[in-house]
This record gives sequence, structure tokens and C-alpha cells, in this order.
Amino acid sequence: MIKEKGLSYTQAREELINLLLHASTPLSYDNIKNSLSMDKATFYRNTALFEAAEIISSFESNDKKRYYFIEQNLHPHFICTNCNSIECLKEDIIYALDGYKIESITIKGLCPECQKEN
Amino acid sequence: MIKEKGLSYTQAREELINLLLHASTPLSYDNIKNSLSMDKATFYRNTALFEAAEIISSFESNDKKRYYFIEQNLHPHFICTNCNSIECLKEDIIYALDGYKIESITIKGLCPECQKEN
DNA sequence: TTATTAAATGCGACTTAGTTGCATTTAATT
DNA sequence: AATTAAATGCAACTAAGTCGCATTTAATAA
Ligand SMILES: [Mn+2]
Ligand SMILES: [Mn+2]
Ligand SMILES: [Zn+2]
Ligand SMILES: [Zn+2]
Repeated sequence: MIKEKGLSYTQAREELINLLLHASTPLSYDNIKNSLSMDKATFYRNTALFEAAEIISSFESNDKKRYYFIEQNLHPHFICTNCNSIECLKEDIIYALDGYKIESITIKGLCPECQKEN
Repeated sequence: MIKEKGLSYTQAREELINLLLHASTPLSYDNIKNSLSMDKATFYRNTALFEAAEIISSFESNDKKRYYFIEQNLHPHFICTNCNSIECLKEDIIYALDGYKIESITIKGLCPECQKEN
């Protein structure tokens, strides 16, 4: 995966790709900093590189943090503006936007839990 | 609009609502700071208040800035990850997410301009 | 209209996710 | 094994947004 894109294969990059491959939702630096052996600067330099190489995607959540993910099938992510939880929405929503290339879709609002509380 | 929600009607709030009402795309503080007579703290305190009162919505773009908008019909916004431009996507896309309340939808990717350059 | 008061504002200090420069280490190639 | 350009760690930095507090203003009562 890394080598296919002509990038050199380092310990840090392997570690980062593995974490993202096995995650069930997008992850921020903050989420995984304790599982990472690399420095924060290395994390961000590599995520930027992987995004440019189109190995990973990301979005900015409500909590001012960026979340990174690797996913085979394009699906929207739901972000709760109350509790900041992030969910994968597996229901297929087809976006045919002529001339645009779609990298990620985020839907913000209130999750079922938070809506009840109102 | 402001009074309907039981908020007091101040010069700063009128100014802010007017700017957002007449904007053709979502706006960040940076976009309009030169047109604003209020302080940055007041801008952010009022946007937070308006969001809580459900007068405005917002999303975090790719450039780490938050964009605010008032819109009658719910439609997605497209954010180009290359040039950071923001567009309203008027084509109606119906999201029926049972149990969720949807406040905003953002689609990220490459706009037609930036995709050509590749 | 004026007096009262709680809420709104401006200002400066602060927070914090992410970035950058530079010295050191490491992966890739010879 | 030697070479070298790229990758990394560290510490300093940047900038969007937040917060405390003194001052001003909107709303209400007199
Ligand atoms: Mn997902
Ligand atoms: Mn719009
Ligand atoms: Zn929630
Ligand atoms: Zn673009």
C-alpha cells in the first residue's frame, strides 16, 4: 500500500496505516496518541502525505480535531454536535456530482441519544 | 428572528444576522472581520448563541476555520480540499436518517476546476 | 424620561490542535 | 559497509477560538 505509491516504508508509517486499517471509525491524533510510538509532528506529516497519495481521507469534526480514515466503500459519517460522537452510516447514499471528485461526506446534527434528551 | 427566540436585540446581533442572511455561501470570521464592527469574542459568542437557538448552522472547513450560515432549505455544501472553495449544492438530496436530526451536510473533494489541473 | 440592573461587549491574556526549523537518525541504494 | 537523501524527534511557534474582567448598553421599572 505504502510502496505502491512510491513512498518509503518506515516503522512509523506501517504503524499508522495498521491503526487506521483496523479502526471501526475515523481517528484523531488525540484518540491514538497513547498507542503511537511516533511523535506528533511525524503523525501529522505522514497523514498529510497519505492524503496527498490518496491512501487515507479525513475530515474536521466539531471538536476542532481532524479525523483520519481508510475505507473501501465511500459512506457518510455522522457527527453529533452535542456529544461529538462519530458514526459510520452504512446505508448507501449515492452522490453523482458531475465534474466533482468526492472524498468524504459528513452529516452533522443530533444523534438519537442526544435528541431524546431534549 | 432574534426576538422570536427570546434573545435581546443588540446592534452586534443585527449586524451579524444581516451579513449571514445576505451571504451567498457560508462565512467565516476571517471572511467578514473587516465588515464587522464587533469584536472577535462577540462574534463567536453570538454565533454560539445563534446556533444554540437554531437560528444559524455551521461547519468546520478544511482550512481549520468555522463557517456559519442561515439557510431556508437544507442542502449540502461542497468544500474543495485543494482550493478550499465552498459551494452550495442546490440539487435536492433527501436524507432520511431515522432518529437523527440533520443540521448540515458537507461533501469534501475536488471541485471541477481543481480536478482538471490534475 | 430617567434610574436601575442584568446582560452584552471590548480587550487582552490564554488555550490548544496543528506546523515548522533544525539537528539527528534511518531507509534505500551503491 | 559506505553514502545520502529522506524521515524523525524535539522544542519553539502559529493562529482560530475561548475566557475573565472591566465597561457599556438594552430592557424594564419608576
Ligand atoms: Mn466509516
Ligand atoms: Mn448554501
Ligand atoms: Zn450525540
Ligand atoms: Zn478547488
